Amino acid sequence: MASPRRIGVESSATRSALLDAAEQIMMEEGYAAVSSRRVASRAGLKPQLVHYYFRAMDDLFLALIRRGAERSVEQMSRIVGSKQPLRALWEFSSRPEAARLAIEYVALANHRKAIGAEMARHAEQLRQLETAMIAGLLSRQGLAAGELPPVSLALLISGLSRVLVMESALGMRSGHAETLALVERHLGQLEAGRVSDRKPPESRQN
Amino acid sequence: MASPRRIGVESSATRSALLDAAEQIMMEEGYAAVSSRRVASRAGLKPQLVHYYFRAMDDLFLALIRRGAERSVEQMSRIVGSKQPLRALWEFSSRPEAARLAIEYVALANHRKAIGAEMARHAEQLRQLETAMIAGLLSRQGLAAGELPPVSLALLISGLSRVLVMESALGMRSGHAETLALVERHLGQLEAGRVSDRKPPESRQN
DNA sequence: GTCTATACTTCGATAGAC
DNA sequence: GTCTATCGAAGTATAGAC
Repeated sequence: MASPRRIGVESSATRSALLDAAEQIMMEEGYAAVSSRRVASRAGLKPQLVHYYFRAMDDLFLALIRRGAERSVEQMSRIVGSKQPLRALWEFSSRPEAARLAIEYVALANHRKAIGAEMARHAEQLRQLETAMIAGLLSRQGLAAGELPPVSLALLISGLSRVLVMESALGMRSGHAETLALVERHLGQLEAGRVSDRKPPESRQN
Repeated sequence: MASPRRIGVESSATRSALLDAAEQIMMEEGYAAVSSRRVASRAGLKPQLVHYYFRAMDDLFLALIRRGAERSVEQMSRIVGSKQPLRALWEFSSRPEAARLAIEYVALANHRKAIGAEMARHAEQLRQLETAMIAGLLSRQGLAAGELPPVSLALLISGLSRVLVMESALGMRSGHAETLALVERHLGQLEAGRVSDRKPPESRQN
């Protein structure tokens, strides 16, 4: 017998407008600035409408994450099928707006269980898509998975790009040029189909 | 002619207690939960004392960052002088509490200029210390800086460890074991004084 | 579906007594 | 250095009219 309150349908255009507004505020001023009043005002609506479409503010955040997740999966399938998928993946995770949003979500997820779980679910799904693509690419080049597990490369690409973008947002620059050049070189080698000639590790761990 | 208001001295024990409380709240519930009332209450003091020691809440955050920065630099100099500095560095940036705090600071810095600048200053200082240590270590092993710039390795170690901890906090696990093993292998090689036998890149870019 | 009206909470910040 | 008292702004959320 939880809640007798009315809730608006998902297909509503107003609901979409509220989500858009929330996303913008989150990007520009952080998750803490996403309040019913600010969201509504940015969308040119009354604050009470936020509560009509979302039972509580956390539901708004969840809806935002789900919408973003759907879009990411669409983009990821385009990336996986593209001509230079590694480069495309690198650029995809290097988009500054996405990285900004990601930081806010992670911070939010840090102390709201439900949001963290939703985020993790989504991120794992993306990583799985990336890993499958990379595994295909590496095996076509005869690079043993024992040396460079595809899932690690996926983690490395999305993680490192995110770190760089994050630091850039703070105004940090040291090491960026060098690291971008390094990444560029390795992506080139991997994508050109040339096989790395490092010798495999001689120890037997894992 | 700015502010006639009284401000407590830095050496005050009460001030320290307030900073401690703020740090705890930030870690447990995020920066948005760090309010004068909550901080004071956690420290067993009156909210007005927060305003006595910190003109505005942003000053409290800045003080928190500076205090953390001093501590980090102390720890970093111990790391740089330790027997296995790369491993020590990896473990240093893998501390979950530190990573949680870092996320909050970055999110905060994302939309508060002064805080972002302070963060960047501090992070650049740490990176410089790391880079100097790594440069010495690599050159003692005859690894050309052209192949793996020390600053990139510094970025890679601190960045990757942070990403892993961040994901762990969300409950993500995929790729972690593989990547930790990979890191373990490379740190071992680098620190054992063995020279990597990858051939240098044949192209001339950067 | 959107509005007015409203209840209640928490926030930052200051003035001034002790 | 710490207290009482107090301001005005902003927050979440609900009830009920239109």
